[in-house]
Amino acid sequence: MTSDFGQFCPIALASEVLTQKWMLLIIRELNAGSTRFNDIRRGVPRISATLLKQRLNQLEHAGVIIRQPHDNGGDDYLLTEAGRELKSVLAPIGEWGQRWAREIDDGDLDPGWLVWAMHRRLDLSKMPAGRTVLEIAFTDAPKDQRFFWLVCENNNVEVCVKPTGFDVDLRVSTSVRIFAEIWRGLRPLQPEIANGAIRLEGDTNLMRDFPGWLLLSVFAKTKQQR
Amino acid sequence: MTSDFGQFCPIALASEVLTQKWMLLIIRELNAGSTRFNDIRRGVPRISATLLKQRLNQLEHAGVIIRQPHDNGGDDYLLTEAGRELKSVLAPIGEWGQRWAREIDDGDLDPGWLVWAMHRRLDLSKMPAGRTVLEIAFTDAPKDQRFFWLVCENNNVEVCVKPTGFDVDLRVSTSVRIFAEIWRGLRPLQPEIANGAIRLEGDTNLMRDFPGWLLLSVFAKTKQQR
DNA sequence: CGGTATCCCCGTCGATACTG
DNA sequence: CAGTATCGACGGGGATACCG
Repeated sequence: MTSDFGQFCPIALASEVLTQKWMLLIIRELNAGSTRFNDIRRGVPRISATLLKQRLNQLEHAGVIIRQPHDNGGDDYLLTEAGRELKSVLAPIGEWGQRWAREIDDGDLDPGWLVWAMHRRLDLSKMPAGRTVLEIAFTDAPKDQRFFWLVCENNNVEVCVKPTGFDVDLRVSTSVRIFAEIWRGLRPLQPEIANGAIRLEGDTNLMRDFPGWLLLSVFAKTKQQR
Repeated sequence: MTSDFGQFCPIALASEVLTQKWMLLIIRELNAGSTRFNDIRRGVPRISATLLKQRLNQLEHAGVIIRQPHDNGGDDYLLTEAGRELKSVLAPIGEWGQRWAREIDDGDLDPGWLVWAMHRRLDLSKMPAGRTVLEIAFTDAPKDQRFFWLVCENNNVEVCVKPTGFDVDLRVSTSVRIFAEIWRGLRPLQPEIANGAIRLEGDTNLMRDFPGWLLLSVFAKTKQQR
């Protein structure tokens, strides 16, 4: 799709790049900090490798990113100034989506994506110093997507899909749907802990401070309108 | 394309609607004031009737517009609050396009579209009272797109592709490329009048005030960066 | 004017397998 | 890990004709 709208309106020209399938989500990942091929994929899990590479090439061609060879093979994909300025495009789109977009259905509830989103929204400054290991257990997810682990240390959070070998400091058990609705800001967190829809087990301080360091979606504070 | 990105991120949900082909341009037209099927088409001339209708249906389904039966047949397509809020999405996309999008080529230089864009960007308060008829002559356009007429009166501007029957008050002759570059804010207007790249003939006051009432693109003041 | 109906092509994309 | 190559299916959408 999408090229040659036959007009030189800046919105049309920008659309040639931005409205390609998956493009905004890739740009969102880049602006969230991902630079590596497979990191981007974790934020956009349903895209194929072929297509992601093609989109990255288009972004490079459009001057949104540059490639930089990486030691361990592959490239780093780094935003240019033009790419960083796309934050000002993503923000209002997300706000609008939060206010007006359709309700979500079960097909949108990807547990892995939710954990990947979480890993960028933990306030490490409000967590204990040193290493903290979280286990997320989605009670209603298929077996291979039921458990995830977040290893937090040194201003860095790693997402694992297998046990880490470290002791778990806090286990969070919940259904994907409930947690997603909290994540989106559609329901408050505290009552769901109180009524047991979210179960916390482990370190007492971590449990107590959980609502403090779990930052939720960037758009959680924007009120839904429909 | 575009549905089911498999995640409930608001940017993904908004993308399902907004990144459909032609969609942003249709929304731009609606937000510029068009409500009728063929008015929208004049702002998006390369879209087929079938596809435009399909997109309008999708916008209605997404709650961006509502349809209202019109006396002369067809419907008025009216923005909802959700639709009006998309202004906040269009603006940064246009700004980004103006700053960073590719250079335009000859295929983007649609004279009819340029005149249609112009008709929304005339400051009638700076034009004489009563009716003013402008003739635009694109010296380098194919015969059937060489002449256009703008009939300005009563806070309303009409675009015609055939002589109007009224006397012409001001004739503007220029190449599409030059006028497009001025329109986009890439070069100043006055020198091009002085050096004859834009030729004005007709009412002396209209000629003198031309740079005052020709408002140019909404994004003309945003400086290109590439 | 404001659409619908139909046909059909070509490009997009997913899936799978393979490589350095 | 970070891709590339190939292939085939599907469906988006252009073109054209028609209609109330």
